Amino acid sequence: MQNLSKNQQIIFDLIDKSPQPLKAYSILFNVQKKGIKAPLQVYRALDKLVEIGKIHKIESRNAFIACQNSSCQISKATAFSICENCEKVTEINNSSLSKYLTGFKDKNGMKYNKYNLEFFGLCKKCISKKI
Amino acid sequence: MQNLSKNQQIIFDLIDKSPQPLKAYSILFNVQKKGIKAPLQVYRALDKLVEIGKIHKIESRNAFIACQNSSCQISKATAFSICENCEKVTEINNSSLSKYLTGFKDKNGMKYNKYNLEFFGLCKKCISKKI
DNA sequence: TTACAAAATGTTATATTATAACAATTTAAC
DNA sequence: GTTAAATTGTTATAATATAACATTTTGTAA
Repeated sequence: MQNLSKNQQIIFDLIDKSPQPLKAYSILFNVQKKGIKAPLQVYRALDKLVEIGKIHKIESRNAFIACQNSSCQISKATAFSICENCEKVTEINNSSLSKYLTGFKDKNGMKYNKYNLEFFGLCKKCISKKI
Repeated sequence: MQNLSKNQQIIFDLIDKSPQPLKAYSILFNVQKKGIKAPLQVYRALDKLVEIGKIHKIESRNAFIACQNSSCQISKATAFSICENCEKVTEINNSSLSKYLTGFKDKNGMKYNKYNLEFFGLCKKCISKKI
């Protein structure tokens, strides 16, 4: 795999070290000191990073998280758990789940080549805090 | 279940008779002749309709589709197939899938109360057109 | 049948998310 | 070294969504 460009690397590093997903304009704000001044510079890097599977977009949150899989393949089968209280997001890496979904065929005859699954609920911490 | 309010009914009817998901500002444009003039009026009705399960939001498209289940329960377990060529969206109503996902537990200890799944691919028509 | 609370509406302004269009520069492959 | 592809830089603007506040309608219970 090719190396990341300068902007891509800056933005990936920021996302990768963040404990929670980051939004595009929050990324922009955080990288302005590094010379990335315009939204498009951020969105272009994000697009590329998503394309090559280094990050994923959490669609329900319009936010981006680094891929947790060591392999970091192209993002064709993604699943996340999202805490509705603290907004913690975790990538689910479960082979039973991914086998089930990759092999899933509905009666509509569509050929699927990609899926994205988002689970919502309360994480352990928030459950124990009885929030 | 309570009846829909005037704005909610206007907007639901529009979405319900649309063959594809509608975006908020396209809805706004279409209901202006009925006196709904502001984005907020649309978004408030959409929020309510989603809340009571009459419509679903297709997160990856920022668009809204009427619930295909006759029951129209609260939207806690939704799955859709999306054609990446023609953008046709179909709600998947498959009890094996919903059982599997509703019962799914990951090692992270989270308690899920909701999920949303989006499959991407090519629909029958677009496959046969070899697009 | 009034009074009260909850829900819905109307309206203006603004925040947030994302892309168009065009020019210049850098990188990689030959 | 030349060239094509990718990346960057920049301005402007499109598309999606919410804040804040005032008013009206609806449901419900005294």
